[in-house]
Amino acid sequence: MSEVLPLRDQILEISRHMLFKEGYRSLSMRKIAKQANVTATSIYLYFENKDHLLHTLIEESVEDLSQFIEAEALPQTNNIERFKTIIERYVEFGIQNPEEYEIIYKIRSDAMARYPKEKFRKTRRCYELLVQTIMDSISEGLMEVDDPVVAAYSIWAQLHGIVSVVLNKRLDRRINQTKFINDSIELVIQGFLVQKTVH
Amino acid sequence: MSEVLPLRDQILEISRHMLFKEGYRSLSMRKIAKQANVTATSIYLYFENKDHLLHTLIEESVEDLSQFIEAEALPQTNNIERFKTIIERYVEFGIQNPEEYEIIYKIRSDAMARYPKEKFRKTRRCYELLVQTIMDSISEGLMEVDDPVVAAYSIWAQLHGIVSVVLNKRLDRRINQTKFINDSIELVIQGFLVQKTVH
DNA sequence: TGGTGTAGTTAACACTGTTAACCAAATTCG
DNA sequence: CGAATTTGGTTAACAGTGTTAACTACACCA
Repeated sequence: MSEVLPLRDQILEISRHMLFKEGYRSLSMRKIAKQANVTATSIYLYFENKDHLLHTLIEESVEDLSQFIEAEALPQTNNIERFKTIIERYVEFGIQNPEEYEIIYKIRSDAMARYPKEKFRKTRRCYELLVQTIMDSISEGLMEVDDPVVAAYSIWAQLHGIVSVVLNKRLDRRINQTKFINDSIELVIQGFLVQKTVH
Repeated sequence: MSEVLPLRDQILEISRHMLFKEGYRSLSMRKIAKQANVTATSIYLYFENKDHLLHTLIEESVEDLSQFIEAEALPQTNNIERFKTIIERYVEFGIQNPEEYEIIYKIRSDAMARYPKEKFRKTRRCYELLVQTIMDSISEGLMEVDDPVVAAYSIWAQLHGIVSVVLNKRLDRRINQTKFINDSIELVIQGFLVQKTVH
């Protein structure tokens, strides 16, 4: 009954799954091929080499993440709302799509060295969106940060920390997961909102 | 004139250097061995396998990082000072010891899956120190965070983001590096200090 | 009917981590 | 001193890796 996918898509699907289940080190062209009932060399008909295959996986995942965020972080909404939405959706995506999310960050450090620069630019669409949102918030006096670019980068890093601790199940058993997520998000957001201080 | 190191130390030194220069993917036992004028199998006299070699590298680097931080973050100093010091020293270490720092974080995601849990505990000494510092600051009313464990993790993630953007030279050319570092640190710290708000 | 892509194959190369078996020099011990 | 054992390495081999070159069937189209 299951619709037969074109080989190229099969390869991607199998790779993504194997990558998540068995890790990067034990991912081999031959294993992927066997799983697809095909020879290893056939993969080279669709991907220049292993790196390109991985890059494609990253690209796909980043694209999905971007769309997932952009679908809710609409430009017409209030700036602070948009800011919060971006943050919440980012974490939500990571938690709900562990396979895709892990590909973005686990392979990255390794494959990224050989990741072509022009493609890298493309992967930063939602990053740019965050920068823009922060800048808009600043000009409305809702935030006070010295450099939006720096701030945006810090936020990604922080969010990534939150998501990975959950995905890696490194959370202390005494901590409730959803509470951890919500509190952390709150912490990130609060750090950026302007609070009028008494001097 | 150069003092000849024991083979085990030579291997570690060579590995660290090759890892940094050529990346993880192209690090092979045979290459390391050749560089040390020895056969690949000799490495197995000192390390059970490649994973154990990498784990040793991680352990060494984490130990150095811990000591670097602990040397300045003395328990008798003021809590907020200690908090700031930990953060500053972390970033300083990363910037000044890129080879060691990259080993901690670049290999981690890959080798960490097979990293034994009891060793992992050991690598968290300075993490525990940060948690303790935050808890102390809270009980003095200097901070207000819901969960110090979560907060500490968020800080590490954020700091890692800062260090990596500098090390990977992904910094926009218009941004001055030291300004970026100082501003980012300030941003992280400010996010955690209590500001009396007017309601 | 013949030619040209298309989608796959087989065979091979140069490399990888790792193991088993071996060897020679140094050290320990009776 | 001489024998036994440990130390610090070697060579040869295995199974698995990414990748390339050369080949084969098959569909399509003139």
